[in-house]
Amino acid sequence: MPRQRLSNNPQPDAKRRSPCPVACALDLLGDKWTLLVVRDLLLGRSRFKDFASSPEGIPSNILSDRLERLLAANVIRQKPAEEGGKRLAYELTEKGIALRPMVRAIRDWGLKWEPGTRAELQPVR
Amino acid sequence: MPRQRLSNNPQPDAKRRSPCPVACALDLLGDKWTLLVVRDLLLGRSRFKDFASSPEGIPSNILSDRLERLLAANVIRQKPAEEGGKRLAYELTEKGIALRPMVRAIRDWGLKWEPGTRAELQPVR
DNA sequence: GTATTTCACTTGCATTTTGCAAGCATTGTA
DNA sequence: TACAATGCTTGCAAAATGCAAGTGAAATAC
Repeated sequence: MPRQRLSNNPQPDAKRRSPCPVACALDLLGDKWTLLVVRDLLLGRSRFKDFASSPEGIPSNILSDRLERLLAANVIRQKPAEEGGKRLAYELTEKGIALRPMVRAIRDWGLKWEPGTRAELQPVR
Repeated sequence: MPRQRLSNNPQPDAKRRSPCPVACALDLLGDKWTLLVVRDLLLGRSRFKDFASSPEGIPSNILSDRLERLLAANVIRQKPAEEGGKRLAYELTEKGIALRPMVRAIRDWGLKWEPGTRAELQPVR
């Protein structure tokens, strides 16, 4: 049997705090790490080691957990890292790509109001 | 002495995880509750009881903590709840009002991708 | 003026999440 | 075949969260 990778078992929607779209989005994305992974994906990074080596230093167990949750929510999917290779990489789904305006809004606010921040070498397109 | 209210002592910028504006914004806003308070403020709510009675049911100790952090970050400020009254309310500063595009982006994503969500009676203008 | 209720919190404590370090089985490379 | 890199998992201490129950000042009712 091939080694088990992070599973993608979409769960039925967990109980929501409210029908508010903001609250609902925050149930998935509202923490210190998840949107940094999305940021990395938007910047073109795709592999576990890439996310793990971002300057913020996400712990590997947290990264595993967040990838699992993003898979379950269909924000990302797995793909082979290279043609023919067996290693896996991650990419944004349409639902994930749709997060770009959100990440851009966060980036723009940070740039304007948090002194000393600067945009990535690769801007979030 | 008047009773002590939540203090507004802006701290020198804590150590940052990275100079990335997204990471920096998430250090302040990246959790399940903070942006819901901002949402309520954008919807015109201004008092502790208003935030506490939103449908998500934020625990009062968490609400206290989040108001304190937003005060310290100059995202909100205190004002008297009514003319002449001694009770306090909260309002967004310019820095806080600048969060509107971010909250709107989150709301729009939630509306589009999380089935069953619906916008507030009072839309986020 | 006094009693009562509301408001804006605080406190204590159990539960959950986070963070760090170490370990480990595959996969790729020399 | 050895060795290193990758993509995780595990164990555990520390921090954050969530719930319930206070608490004292301010507003309201009587």
